[in-house]
Amino acid sequence: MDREGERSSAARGGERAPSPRRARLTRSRVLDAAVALVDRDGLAALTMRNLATDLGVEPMALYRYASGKQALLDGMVEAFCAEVYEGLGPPAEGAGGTGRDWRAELHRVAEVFHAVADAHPQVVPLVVTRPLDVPLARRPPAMLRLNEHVLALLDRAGLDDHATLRLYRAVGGWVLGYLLVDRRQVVDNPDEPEPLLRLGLHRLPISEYPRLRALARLLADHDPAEELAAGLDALLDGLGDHRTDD
Amino acid sequence: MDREGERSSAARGGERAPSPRRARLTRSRVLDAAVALVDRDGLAALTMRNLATDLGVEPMALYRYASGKQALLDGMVEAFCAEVYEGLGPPAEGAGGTGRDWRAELHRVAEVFHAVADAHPQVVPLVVTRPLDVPLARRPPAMLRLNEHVLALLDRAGLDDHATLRLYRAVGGWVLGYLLVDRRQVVDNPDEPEPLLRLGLHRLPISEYPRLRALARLLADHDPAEELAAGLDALLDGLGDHRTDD
DNA sequence: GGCTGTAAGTATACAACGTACATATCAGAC
DNA sequence: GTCTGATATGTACGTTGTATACTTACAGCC
Repeated sequence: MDREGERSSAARGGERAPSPRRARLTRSRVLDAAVALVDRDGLAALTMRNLATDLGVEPMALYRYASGKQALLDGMVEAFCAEVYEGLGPPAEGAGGTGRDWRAELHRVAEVFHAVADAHPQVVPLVVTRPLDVPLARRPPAMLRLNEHVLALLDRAGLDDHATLRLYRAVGGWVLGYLLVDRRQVVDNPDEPEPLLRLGLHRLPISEYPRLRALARLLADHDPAEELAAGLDALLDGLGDHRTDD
Repeated sequence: MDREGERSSAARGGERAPSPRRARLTRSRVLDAAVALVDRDGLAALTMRNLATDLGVEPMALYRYASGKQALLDGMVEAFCAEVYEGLGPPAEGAGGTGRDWRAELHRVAEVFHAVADAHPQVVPLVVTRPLDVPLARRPPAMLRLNEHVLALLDRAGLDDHATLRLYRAVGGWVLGYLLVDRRQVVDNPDEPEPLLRLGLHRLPISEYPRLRALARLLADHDPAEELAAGLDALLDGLGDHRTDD
């Protein structure tokens, strides 16, 4: 799809597999395999060698599609964002400015983002962490397109630039932050039937952490999608009518 | 904390120097050194060997104070949280229930958190990431005490348990999320005088990212503390009076 | 003093990792 | 066929985390 798709020689009638043994390597094949590997075995298991074996290839072959391990990690963020972007489906702004549903669209972006995070929980650390190191203009296109999309939606609110960016940062922060908090491990020993031991609450002295101990068992008992949406609305409402007294 | 001048006992050869006595190692000395190292040289430079040399010690000595590298990273989060907690100063709830300033206290927590993040930017990835892997009950005491403190503050709002936890997650998410978004790299080439090149905007085709390009130069132009506070208020206002129709 | 048990730090060694560099293999244009 | 560039392999090296075994420092007792 992008400028570097695979070369299609399909126009010819004889579609002979390019290689009888294995399909040619591709950047997206490498990245997808990396995500799959991490989904399966965790981030720590992502080594060049493991990834290479998964692809039936020697480790050094990967360096043609990602210039190093760091670049590979960035590539996984790219794959993640691409999945979000595609998950959004048709641009939906379709024919000429359906003016007022920008808020619903924003909610959809947040929803899909969290859904993809659900599909690839182990990739989340990368998604939240890598943009701290790579400057805006060098982020993967998929991520930039997502950003642009959000800005386009906010544009329909008819705010001035500063207010728009204010909301932009708020939306991004909330989506990422809620993702992080909602995904924190609360269960200590999953096989334990007794809730108190399952959560490991015996480690929390009642005298020091009374409320934490009392509420911990309720921590996971909520509707993430609803809460995500409610927070988003709260931010849009509360920050939308900012006083420009600066 | 014990602070003692350390000397490298470089002189060998059978001479017994009168004062080659190094300060004893300590868990907090190790963790502080780790944070200092990362602040100075970045996360990638944090190796057991580098840390050991900084402390004037052999690498294996560290394993008595942190059972491995992962544990060391967790320890740094611990140090971070401790710094936040101490930065809060006196408990301030002082004499018997000063009822209504819980919101102001919450704002202070958020403020201090961000201030500490400012002091140790390179530790932030760990702070947001580690809790995804370590279950609640195994988190460092400093972090738990912070959590307990926030819960205690929210308690004063007089909500039921579900609403309290709702706000609890929202506050945590917002503080972390805004931290992340606000700290994302936007500058590409810091030494470039021309803003367009400094941000690397020439990499963003106008046709594909019109708004991103137009607004990027304003992205860093805002008051983080004010925005953090405003978002916090928006969430507290918008989520405080939820309808319990679940 | 000297002896001794325990904690603190050292010394050595090793498997696994990322990756530089040189080589082999293959698809298509001539 | 041969040539040529892109693609994948093979080998090798320096670093990393850490297991294991050893040495030193010191407290308490005689």
